[in-house]
Amino acid sequence: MKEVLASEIKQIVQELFGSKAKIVLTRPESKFGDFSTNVAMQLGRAPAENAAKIIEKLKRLDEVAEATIAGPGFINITLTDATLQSVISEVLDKKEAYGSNKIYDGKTIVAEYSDPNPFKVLHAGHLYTTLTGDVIANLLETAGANVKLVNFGGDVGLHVGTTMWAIIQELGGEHPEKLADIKTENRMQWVSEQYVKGTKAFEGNEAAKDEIRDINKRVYALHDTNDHESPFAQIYWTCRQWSYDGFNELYRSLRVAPFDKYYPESETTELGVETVQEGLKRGVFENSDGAVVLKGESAGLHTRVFITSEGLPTYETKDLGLALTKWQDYRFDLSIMITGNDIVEYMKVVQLALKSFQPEICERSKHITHGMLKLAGGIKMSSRKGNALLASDVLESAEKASKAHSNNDQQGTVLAAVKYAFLKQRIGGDIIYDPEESVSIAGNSGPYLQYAHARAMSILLKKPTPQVDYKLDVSERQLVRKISELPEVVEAAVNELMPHLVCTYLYELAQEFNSFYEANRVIGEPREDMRLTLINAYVTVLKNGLKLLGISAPDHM
RNA sequence: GUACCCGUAGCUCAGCUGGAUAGAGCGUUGGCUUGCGGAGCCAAAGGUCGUAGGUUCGAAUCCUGUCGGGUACACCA
Repeated sequence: MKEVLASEIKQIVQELFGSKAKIVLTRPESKFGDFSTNVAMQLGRAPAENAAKIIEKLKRLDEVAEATIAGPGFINITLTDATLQSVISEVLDKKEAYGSNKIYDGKTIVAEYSDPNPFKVLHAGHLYTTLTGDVIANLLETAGANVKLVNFGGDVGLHVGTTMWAIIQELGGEHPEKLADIKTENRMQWVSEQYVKGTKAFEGNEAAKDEIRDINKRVYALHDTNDHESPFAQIYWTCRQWSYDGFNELYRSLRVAPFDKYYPESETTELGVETVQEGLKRGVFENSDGAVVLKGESAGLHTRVFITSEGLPTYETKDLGLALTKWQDYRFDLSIMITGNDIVEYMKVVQLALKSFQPEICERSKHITHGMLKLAGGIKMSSRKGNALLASDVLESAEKASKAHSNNDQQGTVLAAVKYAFLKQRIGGDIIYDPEESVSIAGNSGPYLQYAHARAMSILLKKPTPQVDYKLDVSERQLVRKISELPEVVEAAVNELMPHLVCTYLYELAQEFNSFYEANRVIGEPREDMRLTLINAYVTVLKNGLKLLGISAPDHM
């Protein structure tokens, strides 16, 4: 609808003024009309005269009911009811009213997010990126892409040495058989606790520090020799698997799409190291104090270590290996990585290194970064587990808050609350998460949208829904106008990879419906058939929108 | 110190390809139920868009300075 109108205006402007000005159509307040454009003001002097000429032609278009000039030279356009109304049947026929603009049709896109580390706790940030990544993947699929979901995590590195050290302490030596004593449901938790214990020892105890460093080397060595037999290796592989089991369990409970592939760091290290060594010969990297570094200063960046003076690869090298591995595996058109914004500068250095080997990867990469997740009111964190906010802290706080408003699908409501609370905010800044607000049915929340859906469904479930085509009345028109915005909203969300645009829209849509609902009866009214059709379209759009966000749309609550 | 990000209503946030009277939720105050789910709706009060300049017919939006907050800057990830 929008595109058609835009191209028609473009043609008019070209005929009248010979200008190839880009036509930007916006949605003004409803009192001004359905669309608004400022082209007349872009055409130089006398915007009013320009506008008048354009309006004259605009009025002759079939879709346009009214066109007026307003303010400093805006052209406000009101569509005919017939045109506007066509979205109802479009929505109902397609059942997937996401618009037809498949900008990624046939493209392969690799989306990397979540990225939890085995042998470590899941932080609130992991929760955030998991949920956001899932929605971004949905958006890309909507736009026609073949999306591959991948997950990167550190199964080697100092944190692993730290946890392994504490595990061995806990087991009283390298006794893998003792792991059997730990109950299945406690495994993930237990490993996380060992990490915290090890970290404390590393920070406060020189002897432990040396032992941890030594164990760290043994973990790398175990991969080099493909050791699955030694007691040490058995402990390692068992606990690593426990971590992955725990991650998958979390993803299941969050009802997000499963990952296509895990890339453990141990599997990207070799290629990373080879690449760094080749780069060292070519002068991309240099030796400095026994370490291999990339000096980024000439590019406005900073120096980072790729191989330590102990000869161990750092995260930088593994990330380099990861990028190359993803490229080998998928030959993607686009690679998206979602991480915290504390590593933007770091990532630039890795990209700088990458540029010397596979520049096309850099050209096709997009790094999306988000802020920190905090609990509103500075609610205390699980200090015994370290000083970071954990994924479980967030989920537990939401569950606790939701108990005040219990209903049928408690878990579904909690998920809706958390997901929506995260997603409604533009990606990038810090997020202050307020559990109470998120589960509240009042206000801009996931449960509000679910309720808005259930409420409308309760009407539809009482009557069979015909599909009719009456003339719209004033309040019906308001609702149809909002429904008609869906394709352009989804398009914008896809183009900019901003899920919050969908949230904002759905909230406005639900408000529009609730407002309509309050003022108009449906069942038993002369306009019953028309209104049932309209509500059916509304419910379809709301449900599809929520699905895009990974949020369920229950018929009852 | 250098670089990047962020400063919009009491609080949490939209708005940022420059455009009409800067919007929403929460909170506050006041209304609406012989009604399809009132877990709703309607309304009011509340803002020098951190600040000072610049560009422009027009700036919350672009540019520069400045203040405040956050993050990153060599062997952690």
